[in-house]
Amino acid sequence: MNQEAALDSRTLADRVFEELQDAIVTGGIAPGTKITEPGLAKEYGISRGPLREAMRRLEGRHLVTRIPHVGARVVSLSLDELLELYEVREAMEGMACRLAARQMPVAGIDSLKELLEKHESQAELQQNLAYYQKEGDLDFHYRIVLGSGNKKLMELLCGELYYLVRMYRYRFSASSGRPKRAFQEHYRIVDAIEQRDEELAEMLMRRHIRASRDNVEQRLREQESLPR
Amino acid sequence: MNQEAALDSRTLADRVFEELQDAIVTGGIAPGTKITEPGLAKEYGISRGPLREAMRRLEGRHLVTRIPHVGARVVSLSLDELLELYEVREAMEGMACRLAARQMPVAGIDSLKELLEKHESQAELQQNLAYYQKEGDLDFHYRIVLGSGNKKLMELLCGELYYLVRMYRYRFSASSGRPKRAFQEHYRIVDAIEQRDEELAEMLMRRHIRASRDNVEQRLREQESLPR
DNA sequence: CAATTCGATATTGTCGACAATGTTTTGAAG
DNA sequence: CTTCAAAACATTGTCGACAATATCGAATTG
Repeated sequence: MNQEAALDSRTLADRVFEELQDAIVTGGIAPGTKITEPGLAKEYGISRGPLREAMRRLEGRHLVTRIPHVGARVVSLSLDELLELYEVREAMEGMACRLAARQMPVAGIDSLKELLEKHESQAELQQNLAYYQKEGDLDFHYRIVLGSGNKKLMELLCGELYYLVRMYRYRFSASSGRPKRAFQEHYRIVDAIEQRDEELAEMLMRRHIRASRDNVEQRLREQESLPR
Repeated sequence: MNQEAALDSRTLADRVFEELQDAIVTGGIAPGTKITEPGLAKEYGISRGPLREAMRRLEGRHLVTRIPHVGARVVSLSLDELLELYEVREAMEGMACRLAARQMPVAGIDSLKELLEKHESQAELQQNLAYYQKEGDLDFHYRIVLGSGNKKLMELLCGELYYLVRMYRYRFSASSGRPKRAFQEHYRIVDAIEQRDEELAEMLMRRHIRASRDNVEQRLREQESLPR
């Protein structure tokens, strides 16, 4: 199916792993889809060996669930599980924000402020807030986690949870029907970090994520009761 | 080398995965060890295929690190990384404790109290606090995470982080040179949960883990400067 | 004698084939 | 027509072989 990008130092399994991950996250493969080894192997033009390894890695990232001797399906979060994800994010990103306030280098804080300004100006001229905000918001959170200096936190948030977050941002493009307020919250968070106020920084980040969670819950609950 | 437990519905790869994980966690394979596929395959009496899959899953759990075309090593945490782990635990278990206070079933709380009493009586008669407390403490934390009702939290804490925690409890049996105080803290936490005081429950759990962290840091820093 | 290059060796990466297990279809009986 | 059983099919699990790459050692050269 795809042919380009043939010469690559990485392993076949590595590349297929990333391609599959991307396909799952961006919706190319719908949640709940049953995926079979011969099928994918033929589609990606490789043997079953590397493909199996890629699938095991996906399994490790909880993007596919596997039942021995039966098969594997792309993960599909229920609304409740999605909300659980927000609770985990609240806890971990709250801590990340506290640590960022404690020790994030000034250069990083400045670049964060620049990012926010860029977001705001872009948001003003182009009205397409919804899609833009998607990656913009994630960028913001990404940088703060980075600024925490805690590698384990980065590993878990950026390496595992954010893929799920992005996956469901693509699926129902909810999560940002409140761009204006989200911007304000971002600003206040950066302020707290700049003033090295750990307590406040953590609290604001937690509120920010909780608000986002509540927003998602409200939207999806009504979307859940209407189609009847 | 081992031969028993031959008939098992699980897959070869599944079993080797668990055996390897156990060997790594309990110290049977020392941190930093380079592990090779032919070596392990011969040791466990299986082919390289299933073994590779087991290793990929270990890689997913961050128990081994792999470099393409070079090889894999058992993970080895530095002191700083170990302390980072405590920060992650503080965040996530704090949230777990809050959720447990919000919605843990009364039956679960009662059984928690029983567990504490059992711990205390055992601790009083047998003086071997160190080893005992190891698993006892983990049991306690395990149950609270379970009581949070958040599956993602359980997945991350029980399915990934706790293996690392156990690993380093085996290695240097630090982490509990303060059994008496730890017991008290456990009791207060359960009290807060029973009274459905979310705020207090989270705060006490976070303090508890931070105290444990500080204890480890102090012990290991002196152990780090002496061997000179 | 040190440094470098080249070759030998070992390990990882990939593949196709076969065995074991689940699933589906087909057909016969009630 | 429904239900159950057996056989045909598809998929997963396991294996050994071969190719590609990296590591180690030895020989050669400055």
